[in-house]
Amino acid sequence: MARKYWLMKSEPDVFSIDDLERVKVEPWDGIRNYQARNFMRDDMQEGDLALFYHSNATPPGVVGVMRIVSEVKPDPLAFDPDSKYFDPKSDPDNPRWLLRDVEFVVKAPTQVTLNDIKEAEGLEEMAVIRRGQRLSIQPVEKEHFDQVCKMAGIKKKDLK
DNA sequence: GCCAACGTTGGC
DNA sequence: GCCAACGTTGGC
Repeated sequence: MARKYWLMKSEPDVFSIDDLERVKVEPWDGIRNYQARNFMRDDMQEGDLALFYHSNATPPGVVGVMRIVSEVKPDPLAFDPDSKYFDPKSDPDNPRWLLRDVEFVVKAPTQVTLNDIKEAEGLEEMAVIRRGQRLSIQPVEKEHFDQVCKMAGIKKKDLK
């Protein structure tokens, strides 16, 4: 049973909902923002559900749901000099950057665009539409999660 | 490609 | 610890 709800952004050119559907489970790497990392480390739990959000897309919006399926663990890209996410200051004995594995749950029959969220009654407080909000991992209220799923045509049984 | 809004870095 | 310069995010 999921206890918390999240919204996690990815650029579809880099990693899309279709990519996740294909690989089923993916390490959510490349998080290089302390606030997002802290959410992953401190507040996320295995079994939590997350809205998969396409950023830098046309149009941007929620395209599916995934599940957190691992403990928090070091992000190996931080130690790979060839990666754009390499961080020479990250100590292997005390890794600065972390990730969790996510698992595909369901693709939204209907995408809920950023504009849909802005116009929806009841979603005014969602962080993703707050001005200047750039966090790639953000908590979502259960009520908001449920409403977005409903708008996306995702049924409760799809979230099993 | 532009640019507003943030976050980070580093000199002092 | 301040803050200017720089880098990044992400909508448009």
